[in-house]
Amino acid sequence: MKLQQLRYLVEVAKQGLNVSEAAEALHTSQPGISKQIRLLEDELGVQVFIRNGKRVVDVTAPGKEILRISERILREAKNLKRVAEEFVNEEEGSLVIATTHTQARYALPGTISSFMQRYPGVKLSIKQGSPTQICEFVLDGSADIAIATEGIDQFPELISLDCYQWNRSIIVPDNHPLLELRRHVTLADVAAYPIITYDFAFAGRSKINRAFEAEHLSPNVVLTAIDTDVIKTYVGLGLGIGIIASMAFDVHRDQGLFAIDASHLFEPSTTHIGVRRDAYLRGYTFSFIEGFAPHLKRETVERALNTYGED
Amino acid sequence: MKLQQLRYLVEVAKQGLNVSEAAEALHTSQPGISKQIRLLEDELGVQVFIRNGKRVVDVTAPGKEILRISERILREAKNLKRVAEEFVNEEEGSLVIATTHTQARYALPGTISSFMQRYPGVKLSIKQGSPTQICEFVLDGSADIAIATEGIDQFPELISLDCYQWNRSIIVPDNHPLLELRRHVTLADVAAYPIITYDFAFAGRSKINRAFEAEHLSPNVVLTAIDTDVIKTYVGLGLGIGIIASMAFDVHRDQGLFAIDASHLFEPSTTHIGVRRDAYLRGYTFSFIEGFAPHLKRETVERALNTYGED
DNA sequence: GTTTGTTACGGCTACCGTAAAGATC
DNA sequence: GATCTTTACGGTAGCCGTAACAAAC
Repeated sequence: MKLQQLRYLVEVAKQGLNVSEAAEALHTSQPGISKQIRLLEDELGVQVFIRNGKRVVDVTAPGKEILRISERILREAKNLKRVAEEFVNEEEGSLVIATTHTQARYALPGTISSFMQRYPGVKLSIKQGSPTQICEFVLDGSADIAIATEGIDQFPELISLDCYQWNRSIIVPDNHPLLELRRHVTLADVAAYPIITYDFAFAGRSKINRAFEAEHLSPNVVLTAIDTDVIKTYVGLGLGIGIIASMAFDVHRDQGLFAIDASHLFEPSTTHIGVRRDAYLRGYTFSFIEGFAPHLKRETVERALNTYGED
Repeated sequence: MKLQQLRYLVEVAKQGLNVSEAAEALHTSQPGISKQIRLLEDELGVQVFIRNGKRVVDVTAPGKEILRISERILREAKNLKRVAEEFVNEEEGSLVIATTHTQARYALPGTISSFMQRYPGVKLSIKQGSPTQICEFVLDGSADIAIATEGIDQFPELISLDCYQWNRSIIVPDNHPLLELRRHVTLADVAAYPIITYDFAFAGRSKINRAFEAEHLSPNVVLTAIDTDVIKTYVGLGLGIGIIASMAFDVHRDQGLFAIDASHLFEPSTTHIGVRRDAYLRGYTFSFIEGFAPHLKRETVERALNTYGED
């Protein structure tokens, strides 16, 4: 049994049971893959793939188990390399952060820029996506950590670390009646106007829904956006009032708009960092996490990673 | 990076940093091992072992991490093979049970013999040892499951499954004064006589101590044994009275000795099965566990194995 | 007909084992 | 001097890639 044989297996499965594409993805030849898979199947005495004549059409029952374990082995092998890199040069490497628009645009810039100054040798990159997508990036290894408010706790393979709590604001155009009420605004007041807010899967939208439901109000949501900038644009156009994360409002930049604190109307949301349970994190990754959420010291995170008891 | 390179690493570490012994254990040549380790170190860019001139004397800091991960990888590779075997032939394979004297002699025989009838193709073997030893057997892969009353919960890498509860009996020779009291015997009565019981680490001995301590009694323990047969022998010789697991007394076989139920004196003990969290268990292993503890169905055990969320 | 997977074959890498030399205790 | 490890070297297995063939959509 060889590591590449496992790599071949996994890649074929990943490419939708297409050996040719797997070969391309791995920069090698189809026959090589076919042969090695055959050899492995012979060695194990079990077919992994079901072939219809010459075409791979499905995975056998044992194949599913085998693929699962193979993935784990390959992941650990990657960790091994990462450990080595860490010791060779603590200051160099790469860090891929998967996150949502709101985090990328409003929460992360400060942390990112000081991180880049501190670790100029680390190739930092950001992958933007929906909460579900970014979790999947972390799962399949194409990102190291996920940062989002929604979704992370839904993946048991990920550890979810609380970063910070935040509240919401109502944003309105100039001269809007709600500005008279200011802090005395109620949910009912809000529900009286057309509302523009986040898409269902994003930025704690579920908490907004819950708040209205609790008071049996049915708000008139006229537009759901993935990012705050879209919301602001349409609030500016007078389409309705916006409910956004407070941190996304900037008095200077957002001329013509006004924010009304709404922390008394909606329960606060918490932004989380998600990491694979079985990931090996580089030293600078711990440093990044601590930069973003100062209470998440290295030891705290390590302890969380090992919650299931094993060392 | 190759799997055998990892195997070499781990074996060298296991053999006390002796490359020659590792070579012997793996049925290969020393130079081969040396070279492959070098190659791996080159590839990773980190030394795993510290060499004093030509002698391997220690493991580097990264080496420790690397060894840990390597062990995990090799373990998973073994699991992979096991999965395959399972599907090739569900009825053949091996099962190694690590257990203590008391379990082997009094609790297991029934389960074992019906298991052997049901799975004649499975090579069953039993490794006897102290509670700590048997857990270590399971940890290092030389046994599949551990069965014991003590010790299993102290290893976080093992899942501990409750099997059954049992109580204790006092055994005395014929005409012993305690026989007058029978079920009305108290701890104070017991403490009045010299006592023979289990060694500290065995068979729930700690519960016995705790019971006496709770009543501020200091029993006169004149002999501590690892197994019940030794205890019985010396009780028969009149050295003192015995405190043993009730299941270890047999009216017919143990002529000349009498048992007094002591379930009201000591809290019951529970016997556990211990399994590595990351082990792949063969179908017949589940079957064995269920034979030993009928409430531990396959699904129950599988659920317990995946408590840390993954899978 | 096009896409896809297997068989056949040749080159070459690199792994393994033997033998000998160098270090350490 | 004995044990242990590395270097040197030759044989060989087996991996990879090209090319041709076979099957499936």
